Amino acid sequence: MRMKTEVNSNDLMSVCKRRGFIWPSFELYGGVAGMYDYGPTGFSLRNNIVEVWRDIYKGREGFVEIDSETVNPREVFKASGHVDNFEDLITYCTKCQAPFRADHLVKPFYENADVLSASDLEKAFIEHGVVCPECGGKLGPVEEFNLMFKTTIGPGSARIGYLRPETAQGIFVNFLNLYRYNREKLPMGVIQTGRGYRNEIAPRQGMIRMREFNMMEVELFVDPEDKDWVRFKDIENDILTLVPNTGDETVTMSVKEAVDKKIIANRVLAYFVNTTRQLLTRLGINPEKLRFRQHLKDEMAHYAADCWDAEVLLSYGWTEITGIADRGCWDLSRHAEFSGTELTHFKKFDEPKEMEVTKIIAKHKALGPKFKGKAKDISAAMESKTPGDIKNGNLTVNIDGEDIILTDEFFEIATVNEKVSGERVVPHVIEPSHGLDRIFYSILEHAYVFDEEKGYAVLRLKPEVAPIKVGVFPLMEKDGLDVLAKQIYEKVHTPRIEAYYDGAGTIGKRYARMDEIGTPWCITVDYEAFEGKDAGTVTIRDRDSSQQKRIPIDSVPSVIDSLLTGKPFSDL
RNA sequence: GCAAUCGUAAUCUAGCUGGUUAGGAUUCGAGCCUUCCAAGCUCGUCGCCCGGGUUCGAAUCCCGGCGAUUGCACCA
Repeated sequence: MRMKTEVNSNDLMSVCKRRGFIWPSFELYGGVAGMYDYGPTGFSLRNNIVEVWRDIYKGREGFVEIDSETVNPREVFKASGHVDNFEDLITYCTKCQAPFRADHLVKPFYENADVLSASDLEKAFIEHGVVCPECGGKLGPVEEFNLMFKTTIGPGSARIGYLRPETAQGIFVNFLNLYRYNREKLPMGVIQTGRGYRNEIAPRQGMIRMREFNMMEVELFVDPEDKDWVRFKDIENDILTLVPNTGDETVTMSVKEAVDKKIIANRVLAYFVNTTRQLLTRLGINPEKLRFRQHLKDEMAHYAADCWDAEVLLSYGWTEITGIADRGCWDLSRHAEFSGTELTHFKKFDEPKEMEVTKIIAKHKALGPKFKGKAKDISAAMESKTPGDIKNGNLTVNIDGEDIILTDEFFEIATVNEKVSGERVVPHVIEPSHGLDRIFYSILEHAYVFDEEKGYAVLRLKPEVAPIKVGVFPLMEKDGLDVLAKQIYEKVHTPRIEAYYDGAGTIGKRYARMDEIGTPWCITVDYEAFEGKDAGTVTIRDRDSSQQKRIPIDSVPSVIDSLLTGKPFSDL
């Protein structure tokens, strides 16, 4: 069989559009770059991808799933760092129009150029004589550009909101709810699918960089001192293809070896790198076109402590489709700081410990007469301080914005024995974050083959993700063949197994149509179903080999079922 | 956002030195035919990206917008 497996993304997009996988959004009105709608087959494929992901994280790992808002108040992204980190200060050359990151231009003159404001930068251009590096022209005003879509919440413009650039924050801001729900235990895994939004300057490469995109995000909260995973030993000998950030070379080694050699930071991160490999290959990503690349130190996101990208080889080159990051305690610490609420895990000691603690004890007798009504607040504030906070014998507390300086007539330092049953720790977060649209597109590229003998494209989708599982045809739409075929269709078509009845045109055309949308099997009712030695049977055709076998009519649903659960066609 | 190239039906494409009923192929639909891999025949549906300008007349020339591809920049 002559097969062409190289993909031209235009050919693939043609098939996708014609066969209802994806459509450029708002084409009726000229289209909008970086936005796509999913058609019936595409949405079905996408849902199947999500189901496999769910099966692994919710099923095997026992994580819980939530759904949170896409519009978030500004505070959330102020805390997460997105407001500042997503906002670039841009300037354009007044002569050649070339755009530049304003802070990059003054980097040589400042230790920390990225803290400068727009007006600081404009002054800095004049002060240091900075001109356009391209043509020497004068630089224009410095403008803000934020990659987040901005909106307002409620009438007026009182409250600023942003469309979320990632779903993760919805999990972090619900940490306490989730933690209670999880009966205050770690590790705690939470998953969420949903849309994210980034106002890309120049969306390119089709579905690879979209302005509105779908994510499947996993946030795993772990004890910072216990970065292991229960099922690690089950997979420690699985083989990973890695590109560590120490060089450019690709290495293959077992998960265990990668951890032992400290290439991957810890066992839990390594486990989920491997889980990502399992997920992607199960979905139909070609294992030979899959690798995990470690982020370079300077490439790491503002929140990441270590990060590995799953990259697949597409017609566009190696493309990131999933990131597995150790976000450390960044997000929870920041939200704790900005919200003023403690977001910690109470880690119980095996045995309560007797500890000697030196602490500040407020002298209420002295405080009361002097501070009257404020005394209660002051004493509470004092006791939350430690002896280390005493400066020059005085202790300063802040009550309602007012600094109150207290001399040692108001407190004493005492050493007491306390029973401590545990400590509070900020959990670390392991985050496998999947770009659903990119995975979707990668699956299509890796499934696409052009069958030169047949003269049309075939999508060799894994049965588990194929939008339609089985086509049901009468050889001719007459002589009762159609009646029987419709009966069979009614039996196999269920909410879980999508079947497709087609009686029009020639049989070859109907097979071709199913091949093109990746339907793995077709049932055909022919005349032998009614007479001769094969009476009571129909044929089942395999997409990838075009082979056919005869199976009893009554067994059709169970045969499809067993094929779907992995039985090879050749074993029928 | 800049530059270059491009934009004709669901898809692929001819026409684009201004005047065509805008041509073909595939797909799609109806029918005939047909006993397993896009067969054949008949009929049919659907199109010049949008807006302005030049002109007696614009798919065709000019300008702007939108979209696509590529390069630059950007991609936390």
